[in-house]
Amino acid sequence: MLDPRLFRGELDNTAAQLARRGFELDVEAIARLETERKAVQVRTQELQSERNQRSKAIGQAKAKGEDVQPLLDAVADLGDKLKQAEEQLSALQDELGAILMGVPNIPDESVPDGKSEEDNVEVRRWGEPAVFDFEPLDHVDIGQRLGGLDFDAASKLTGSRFAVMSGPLARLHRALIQFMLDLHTTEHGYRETYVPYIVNSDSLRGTGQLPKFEEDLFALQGEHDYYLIPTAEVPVTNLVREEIVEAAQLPLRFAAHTPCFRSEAGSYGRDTRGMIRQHQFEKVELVQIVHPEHSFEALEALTGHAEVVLQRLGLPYRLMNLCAGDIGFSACKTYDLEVWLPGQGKYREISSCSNFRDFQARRMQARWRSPEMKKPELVHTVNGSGLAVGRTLVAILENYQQADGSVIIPDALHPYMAGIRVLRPGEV
RNA sequence: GGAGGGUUGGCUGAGCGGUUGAAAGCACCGGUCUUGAAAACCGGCAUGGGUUAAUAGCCCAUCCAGGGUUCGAAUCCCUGACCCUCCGCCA
Repeated sequence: MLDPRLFRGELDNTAAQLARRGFELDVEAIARLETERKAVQVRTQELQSERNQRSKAIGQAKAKGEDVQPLLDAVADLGDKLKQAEEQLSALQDELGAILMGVPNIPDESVPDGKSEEDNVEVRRWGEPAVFDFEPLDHVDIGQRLGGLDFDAASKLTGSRFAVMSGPLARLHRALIQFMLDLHTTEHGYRETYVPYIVNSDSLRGTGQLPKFEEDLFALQGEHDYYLIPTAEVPVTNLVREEIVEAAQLPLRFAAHTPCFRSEAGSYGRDTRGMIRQHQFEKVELVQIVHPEHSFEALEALTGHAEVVLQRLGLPYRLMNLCAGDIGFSACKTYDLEVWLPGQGKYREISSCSNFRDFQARRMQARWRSPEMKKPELVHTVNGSGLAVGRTLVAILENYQQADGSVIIPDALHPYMAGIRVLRPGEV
């Protein structure tokens, strides 16, 4: 959520900055509602003030044993007027609030102009895509030859966009999770965190998935308004919702492995093959709760932590600075890490690292106590995938494939693979 | 699933329907004292919003949430959420 004060003092400027990301702010409607709100609020508060004074006078008169009937008569019609004003005010505030909750974050200055992913700017590359002396397969075909990757079984169990893994391949998948968590907790200073995979709507509002993106979520049936998490960002970031963190505790750094559940509504026909886009996938998420002045440094650092995973696994990638039209609703700046996939002959997103500034913090009322300031201030939140596990598995299969259909396990995963160094067809 | 108890400021914890936005303690901030620190003493210290040049005043709201009763609600009534205890069930 943006600072509501931007809707008052800097409406046009705010609209201009939002236009950069293709969001059209209804300046006229907001200005009109604001003017009305102001008038109604002042009037409501005047009436409340009058009621308070008169009620106090009645109490004092009663204490002295005076006759209060004349005073009671004098306030007879105040109640109705006040009630009417209060209802009008709350309707206006609801309307403004609904608009405000649907407004995305303002892109940072360092975010390039642009409409779509075509306009994203490459920041750097790491690693050289391997040159194969045979036609590299994609992970579906590799999995087919190896065995242990079964989409048909998953579609029988559930439906499309799920996968069943088994044997050494399933172990490799698990090894990736352990490797990533170990790396971030022992070398990058994150605290391992286990969280619920089901959250309530307040949490989803806090990080920005609700109210606007309900269709992307799996909602649970039943008496509670519960949802499956689309990312660990939701439960982990909401740890500080309605909390005041002491200055000395900042920054907070959390690393969590969770499954993620996404309805993928609106992505019909895209990435239907393989496990690039699934309804259920594992991810190791990095979340930082930071001092407002340090969020951009934190974004750089966190992105670097995600990059280390790719480097240790020897997977070539590039870092993209997303353009204003391509960054997510809550983010003010986002870096995507794109891993090289020989089977597709393209770089594909494997991590997305964003700075949200105070956008999520304001929705969550997540604050910190500054020694200099009397009042608690909003923290900044930063997060990123470190990494998406399923896509990392895909990248390993495709980058480490051999002509005979086997796949070499990168050294960094050896401690987790119980002696398996190579996945071979028939042995998997 | 059954039966009880609870939810008050950063924390602990008082609060008769009427100057209670809220006692007290802790924590924190400032000061006195001290070579310095501690202790002691003095003072300050909730959050959100409106108005405003103002982080000054003034005003409004907020004691889990939402309704209700009342001139007036932290206090009374209803509904819900969450927490705790006991019983039952259960990995």
